[in-house]
Amino acid sequence: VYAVQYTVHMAVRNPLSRERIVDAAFRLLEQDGWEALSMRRLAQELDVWPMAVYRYFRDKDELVDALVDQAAGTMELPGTEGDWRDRLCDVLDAARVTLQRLPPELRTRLGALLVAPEAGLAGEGVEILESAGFGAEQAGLAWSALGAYTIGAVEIAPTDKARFEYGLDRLLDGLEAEVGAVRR
Amino acid sequence: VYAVQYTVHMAVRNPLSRERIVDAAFRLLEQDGWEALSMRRLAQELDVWPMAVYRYFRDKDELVDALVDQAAGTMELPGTEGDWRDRLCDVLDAARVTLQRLPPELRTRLGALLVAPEAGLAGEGVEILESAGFGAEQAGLAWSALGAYTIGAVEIAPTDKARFEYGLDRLLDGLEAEVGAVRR
DNA sequence: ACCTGAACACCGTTCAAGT
DNA sequence: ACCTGAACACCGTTCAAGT
Repeated sequence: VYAVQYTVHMAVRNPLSRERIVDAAFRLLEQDGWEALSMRRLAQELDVWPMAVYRYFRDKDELVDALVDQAAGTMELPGTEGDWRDRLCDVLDAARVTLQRLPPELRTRLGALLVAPEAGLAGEGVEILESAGFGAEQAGLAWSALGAYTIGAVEIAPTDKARFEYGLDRLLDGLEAEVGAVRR
Repeated sequence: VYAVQYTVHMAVRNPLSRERIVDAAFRLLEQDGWEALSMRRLAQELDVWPMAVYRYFRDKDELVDALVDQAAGTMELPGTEGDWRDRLCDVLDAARVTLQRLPPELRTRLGALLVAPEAGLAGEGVEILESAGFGAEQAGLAWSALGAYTIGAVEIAPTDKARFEYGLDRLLDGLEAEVGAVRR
């Protein structure tokens, strides 16, 4: 009886949830950066005692996983127009913009997701490469190369789009030459 | 008088130094990883009280800088044999091996150093590219692209050399085509 | 079911002393 | 000059309670 009443009471005034916690975490990250994201400050932000968050996330690592998933979800996959090169450029530039907004600690983890075949984010890229004439294995290798380049480019110069495009164009030239050679 | 005697005494039995501290830090990193590298555990490792390390490094960040510098110093720059592509492959593979050994937190920082024009590590790469026919500006762009690719490749698959070489070959193909076009 | 509160074993770093 | 020692303001997380 007490339990039910208390639950109703809390639900009315301020129900905690994974979503609210994740939102608060991103707010904290944007305002004060990675080092500000502690379980204790997060709880403070949510006007709750530190341990309340642990009902929703087993530990800090699980919370960070959720942040990475959320960031992966908001990664805009633009429409598929133009030839395979244009489409890859669009997809990779969207990835670049998303990665660029994250602190390095999350960037690394989202980057790994970007190329992991089982994570789903690689699917579209590999498809485009196969439509360009790459076999399944080559498409996987090519996507890894494109992903590696994108992740590294963000790492060394997060905001410099022209540099990014220069290297991407060279890499795509090399890939195009290879797929052309295979076709013949 | 006391000061002098004490100094002599310490110097004889166990003189602390930046070098000894850096060595102990790398030992800690290799054994127990990045999260084990705390100022307190480091002091324990050196059989000294926590604050003793602060005589040699202003704070933890300065110590980490020293670790990155040390890692940069041990980056083997192999002899310059073969054509420009072979030489770039050698230099970048050496970078890959060095980056691969570091925890992600140091990797990012060394990666930035690898492409920073003022850090010295970029010098050899840019030189090789210029010898291949790239102008100064293009050589800088090309080196950035190669560095970005290498850093990203380590990030997503630290130990997979074949993958690394596939993408590197494609990127070098693209760069070669460009320098060929400029020459003509 | 959900949150509180105290506690434990850690951090980096300051400051005032000690030899 | 170099190290000690206590202290401060933080961490993540466990555990036993509270409603």
